[in-house]
Amino acid sequence: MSPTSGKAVGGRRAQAARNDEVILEAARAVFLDDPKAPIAAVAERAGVGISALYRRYASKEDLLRQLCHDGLRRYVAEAETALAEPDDWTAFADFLARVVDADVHSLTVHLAGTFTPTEEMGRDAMRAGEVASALVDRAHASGRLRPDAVVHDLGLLLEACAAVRVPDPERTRQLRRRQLAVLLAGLSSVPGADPLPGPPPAAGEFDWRWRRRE
Amino acid sequence: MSPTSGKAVGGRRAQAARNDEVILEAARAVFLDDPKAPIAAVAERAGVGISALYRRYASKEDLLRQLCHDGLRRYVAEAETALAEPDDWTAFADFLARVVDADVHSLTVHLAGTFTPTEEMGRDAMRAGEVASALVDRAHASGRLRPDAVVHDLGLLLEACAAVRVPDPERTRQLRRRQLAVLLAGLSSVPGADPLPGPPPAAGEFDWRWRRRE
DNA sequence: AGCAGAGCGGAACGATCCGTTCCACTGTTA
DNA sequence: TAACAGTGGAACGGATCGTTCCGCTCTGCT
Repeated sequence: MSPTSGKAVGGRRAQAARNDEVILEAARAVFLDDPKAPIAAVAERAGVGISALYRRYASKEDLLRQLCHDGLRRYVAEAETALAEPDDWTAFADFLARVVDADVHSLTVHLAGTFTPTEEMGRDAMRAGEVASALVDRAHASGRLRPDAVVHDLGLLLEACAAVRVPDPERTRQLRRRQLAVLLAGLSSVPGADPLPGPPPAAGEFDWRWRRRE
Repeated sequence: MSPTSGKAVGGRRAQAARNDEVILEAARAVFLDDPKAPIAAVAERAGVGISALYRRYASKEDLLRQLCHDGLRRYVAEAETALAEPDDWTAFADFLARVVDADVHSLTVHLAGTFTPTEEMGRDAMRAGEVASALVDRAHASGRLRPDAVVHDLGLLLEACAAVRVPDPERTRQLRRRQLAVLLAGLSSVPGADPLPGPPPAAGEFDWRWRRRE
């Protein structure tokens, strides 16, 4: 904890270690704002040169993959946290709120197709599907989730919230929360409500972004 | 109506007239799918050469402006049609369904910033705001729209539906209808429901895409 | 019949843009 | 003080894309 523990704080090593964080944070901010942003934009935002980036990541694709994988892990982590919440509906709603706030969807889905995924990502994605299903099952069990809602409606919901975007990040968060509130109200059980139309979203329908461009 | 009225159907003039339509349709399809698509993609989709495009539009910006303006006019036209519907809530819901089906939002908002708007577009945009307000007012009057919903919530709603996109257009339409159903359910009056959070979306908050890039 | 030109296809051009490499420089560490 | 990890940023090469231009075709008119 002491600031003088280890090597000097102002030292080259420490600076490099700090840059690790700064660069990742800058990359997250930049690619969240524009998934096709040039790498130079990340360097500029981080206040470092391009070399500092290429020392850490072999290529742009590498950086994007890392970012996306982090987002995926965050998703799973939030879901597991939610599973610990005793109230079924609260677990469901709070999970969505946290995932929307963290903009996990932009980190994962919107970055898809820009890199070839690793096997570990495939496993994590599968795990993500499992925990999401568990949360939806519990929400159904609580009786507060309308019976015709399915797991993959979450994909639509997250896409809808991620689509809300204004220049100011804090305002974006507020508007997304509002959008989420409307969607959750719409997904709540109401006796005698019309059923949701159309074949519900199915398993493979949102994977198309991941398929390799030809 | 007779196929031999005017000049020959197979004539050069007729072919050119037909190309007008084909090109516009192709442009709509292509830019709907990818707002940043190259102009060559439009020509390819239309099955014509690039010259056929440049004979009709002075530049890409011109074509985009035309497309966007068409979308705006469509929006106003659908709204005016809806105003003729006697039932307040049906007018509101059907209007949204038609606008979502036509993907008007992708034609207008998503193309913004790629061209400098004309004054006439400004006037049409204002008109669009007016008719939308009228529809929302009537929906409020019907008592079926939750009291804390405001006109600019429509912006969020349309953005949410436009964000749903899968490779197959017909399936996209189905999923958007489902999304719209959830959102409309969420915007319906339910006695004792929690109020929507945060400051509601306001007038100028979605105009930022239109502001000139510096 | 014959010609002027509208309409067109698509190669070529020039302007960006962007990922990546490379080299000179700096402060640190041993 | 010598070696070097870490860095900034110019420069390179490839790709993309809007636009222009030239040669061809076929029509509509005389």
